[in-house]
Amino acid sequence: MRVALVWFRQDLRLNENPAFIEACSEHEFVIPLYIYDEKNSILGRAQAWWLHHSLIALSNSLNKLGLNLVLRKGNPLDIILDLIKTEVVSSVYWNRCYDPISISRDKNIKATLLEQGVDVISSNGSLFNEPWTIKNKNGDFFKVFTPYWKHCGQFLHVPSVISINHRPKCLEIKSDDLRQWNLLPSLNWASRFSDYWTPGEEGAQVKLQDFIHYHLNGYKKNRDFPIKNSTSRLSPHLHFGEISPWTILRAIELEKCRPNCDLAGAQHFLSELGWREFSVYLLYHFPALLNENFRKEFNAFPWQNDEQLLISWQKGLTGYPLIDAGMRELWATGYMHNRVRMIVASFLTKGLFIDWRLGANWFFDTLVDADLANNSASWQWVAGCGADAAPYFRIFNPVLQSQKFDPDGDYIRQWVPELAKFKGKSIHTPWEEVNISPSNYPKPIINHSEARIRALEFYNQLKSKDG
DNA sequence: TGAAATGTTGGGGCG
DNA sequence: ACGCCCCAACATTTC
Repeated sequence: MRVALVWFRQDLRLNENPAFIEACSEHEFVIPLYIYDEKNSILGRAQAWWLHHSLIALSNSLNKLGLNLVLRKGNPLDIILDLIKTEVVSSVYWNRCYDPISISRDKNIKATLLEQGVDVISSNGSLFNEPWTIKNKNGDFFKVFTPYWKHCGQFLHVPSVISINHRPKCLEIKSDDLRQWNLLPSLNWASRFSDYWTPGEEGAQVKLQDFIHYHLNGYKKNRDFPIKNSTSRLSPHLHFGEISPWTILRAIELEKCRPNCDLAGAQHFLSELGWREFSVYLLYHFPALLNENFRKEFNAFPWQNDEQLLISWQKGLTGYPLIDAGMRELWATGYMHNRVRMIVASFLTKGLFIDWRLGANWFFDTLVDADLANNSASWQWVAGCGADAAPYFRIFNPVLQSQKFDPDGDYIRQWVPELAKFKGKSIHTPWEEVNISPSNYPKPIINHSEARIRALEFYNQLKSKDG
């Protein structure tokens, strides 16, 4: 029982990583492994950029402990079986993943390893409550967020920090060269991402401390204003497991003990972690969430899926300043502010009548925080077909939202340089300005108020069909 | 984690 | 002074 294998997946950290820490405490030798399953992995281009840098960060952290990260490309089961044979591994550790593809993969691997007499120890490394532990009074899964989160609250306590008690020993094992995996996008698109992001554990800690010191106070109000950058931006770090939700919870609870802490802000921020878990929870209990409407009556929805309109949306050339600012922020940084995500998603589904799945695909490809569960659940939420969703008739008006949440137009001006000469309030409706010609900036590709009426008509049809 | 339509109220102008 | 109208301003309803 001397050699343990730690299979890193969506837990690219050493701190508060139960699989890694337990393996270190129980075994003399530890092999840290990351597998790139090119054929079966679902990886957006922005995420691939992140993964590349996160693996470098993880590898550096392991080196400081005297360990080498082993990189392998291919089928996980084959790779693990090969290592077990050549390195005489007695136990395999990992932290659980919760999407349907990973679940079936892991089940199969676990069964095969157990047959071969190898111990498999899986842990919870990313959720306050694992999906199967939370049920409502009927024994069914929650479909509404508020009661779900309220129910989770009773189990939400801060555990003590876990850490390794001795340095494990390293085995010399051949590893792929990360550069050969070609994770970095070929066009120079993602080269600017590093201006905004530092993948890896240290980057995550900086984001957390920065958020707590500068943005937790007033979070509830400020979080809706994209120019204020008041959101935590921890989402990509959480997606890759570079920070444990327990670490975040502990830091917030500590902050709550300080005088003058904005308790409402803290509670609201924690509820955002709740939404993250709720998405994972929904996907676990309804695996079809990735492709199918949660609410079946939406299956009859007459999406139009106009290719040109979709491209205009993707490129940020819709003629609606706030929409375009958001889509360009996404392209430039691999991220979009949450408020703006809701608005562009509402615009795509209810304004352009394009299927939420096409929007979800684009987000999945271009967001550094793209997460199967969160992406699908959130798109369905906006489109109205999801669990506890915004009603279909709740349609965002891109101009009103712009006036409300970017009143001075600073966010728009930051991402849409063509509109720089529009001073003051005129920036929300550039097409109404006769005296200024917006160089190269398009006129609105749709009339929003007409689109709204059309959307509501279809909504009424849905309702009557439903009975 | 909407927006628009519709309803209600109350102050001020004015005959 | 009074009633009437107008119309913000706010509240409620509807999609």
